Amino acid sequence: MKAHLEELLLDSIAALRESGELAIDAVPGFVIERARNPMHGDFASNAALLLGKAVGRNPRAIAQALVANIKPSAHVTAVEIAGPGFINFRLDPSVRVAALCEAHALGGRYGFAPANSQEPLLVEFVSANPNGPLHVGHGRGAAYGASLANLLEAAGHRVEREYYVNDAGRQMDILAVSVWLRYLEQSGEAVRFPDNGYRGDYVNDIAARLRTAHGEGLRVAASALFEGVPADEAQGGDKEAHVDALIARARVLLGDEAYARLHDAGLSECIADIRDDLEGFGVQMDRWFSEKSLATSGAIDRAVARLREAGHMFEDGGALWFRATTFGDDKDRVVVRENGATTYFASDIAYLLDKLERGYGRAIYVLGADHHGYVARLKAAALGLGLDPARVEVLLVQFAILFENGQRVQMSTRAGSFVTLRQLREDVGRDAARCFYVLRSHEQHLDFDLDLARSQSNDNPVYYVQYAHARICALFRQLREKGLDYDATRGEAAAARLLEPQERELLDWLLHWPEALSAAAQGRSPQIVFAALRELAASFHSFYNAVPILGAEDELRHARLYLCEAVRGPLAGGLAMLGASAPETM
RNA sequence: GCGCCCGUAGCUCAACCGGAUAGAGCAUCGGCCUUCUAAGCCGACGGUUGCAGGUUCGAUUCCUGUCGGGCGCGCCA
Repeated sequence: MKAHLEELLLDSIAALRESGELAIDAVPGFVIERARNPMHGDFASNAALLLGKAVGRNPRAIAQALVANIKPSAHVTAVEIAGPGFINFRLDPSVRVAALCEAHALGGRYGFAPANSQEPLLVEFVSANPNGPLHVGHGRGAAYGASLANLLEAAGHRVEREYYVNDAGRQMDILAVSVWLRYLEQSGEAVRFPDNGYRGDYVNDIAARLRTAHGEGLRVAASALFEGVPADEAQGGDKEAHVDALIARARVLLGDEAYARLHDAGLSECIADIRDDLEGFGVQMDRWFSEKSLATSGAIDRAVARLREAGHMFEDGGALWFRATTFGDDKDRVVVRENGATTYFASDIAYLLDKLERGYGRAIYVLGADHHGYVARLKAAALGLGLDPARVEVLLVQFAILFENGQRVQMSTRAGSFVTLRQLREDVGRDAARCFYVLRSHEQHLDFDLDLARSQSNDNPVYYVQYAHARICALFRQLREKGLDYDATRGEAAAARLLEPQERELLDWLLHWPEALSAAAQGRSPQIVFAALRELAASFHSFYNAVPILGAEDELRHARLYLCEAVRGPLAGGLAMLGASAPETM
């Protein structure tokens, strides 16, 4: 509908330009917006105001000229000028009826763009280091990324969901050593656990399974293990040096092959756990992309060579640098260290190149807000590689803070006492967890109220929406029980009788649903979907309380039930998009 | 020190590339269940949009400064 009105205005502007009444070089980017005040009709545009500014003439006069040149449309009954020069449109009632029928016909897919009508996108999200279970901090990225991917799919993009597995770094070696030390403890060796090690219970679990699989095969004497290892932090030394020495000792004592087994056991168990956790959260990845594979496949070498050929690399202090400052980054970045090892950033460049060469229009990165320093670096890398930086889209998700009894819930990762995503899910349930995470804009700090998420009451917005859906389902159960009849064809035929204010409002929300979805997709804002769901549900609850449905006389009953069926679709579709269920009873 | 994000009702947040009277929920107060699920509905109260300037027909929105909060600035990953 917005597009139709925009076309009407653009045609009118074109006519005025042709006749010479309007001398402008370019048409300003005016908006068509839903009128907030019913007095202003259904839609309003500021086109005349902007044109007035562009040519330095009275906006109201321009509005008059515009209105005079607007072609008649079957969908518009009135075009009015108001205030400083707003153009207000009133829609023909048939427009609402048409939206109603479309919603009824399309159900949960109402408002969706045709599949694959837009450029393909890659959405990378979560990508937490696989060295332990996901915690509540990762939950927001997971919920946001998953909902966003669904939303973009609804907007007509082909979307692939990808998890970047950091399987190459030192963190993984620390995990391997942590597992090994727990394994040795369980074998009866007296070992001292490093200050920098991973202390969570899951480390013990992995160690126990390792013992089941390998028996005593990975055991060494504690005395041999600590030979030549410098003091740990608690012993007055340096914890990083201590753990690095332990990693080196483990390699020597176990040999490369056994060490690799240990390393892979930690990695694969953590990934399996994360995958399982995400599935329970309603998040399915299409691909788990290994960081290590970038080195083994030669992707890093290729990316570095490409930057070098383009003249963006230089050597300094024995290291190889990317001249990121050429492209707006605030400092140059090391790519290959003095010792020959590539940096994390080298992997990032190779991964970026790989993504964009795979044929996606854009690579979307969902990252924690603490990664904002990355943005300039990634864009610079894209430019250095000769790629359009607009194809790199970074969405930063601000932190979520858990609140319980009005108090902030403290989390400390090292101590292993953090709240895991799994615990949260079991506590408040998947539906509430998924929705609460995307209740606010991703760029807004989020206070996650555990008590509210748990509460099965009127103040829980998720239940509020689900309740509307359940009520509709209950109506159709009651219909059968009471032996009343309902026929969609008769309902559609009687749709023009839906004239109560609550009915009109409900029709309004159906009319606006597709716009809400496209606005949400465009703004990468699943919270807009939730807000629209809440409006739709509120509108339904009002309607439900205001008028009898099953008790109405025949034709009206058919019409109202038809309306209920049409509303059920977007409710279910919107909830599904956000990863929540649409229950038939509550 | 430099950079990014955020300051809107008592609380948590909206406000559609600058638009008409800044809106919801919670909390508080008052109504509505012998009839379709009260996990619901209807109403009231509540504002110097942190502060000071600027840009213009118009600013919560854009610019400058300032105060307050969060985060980031390694040849770490």
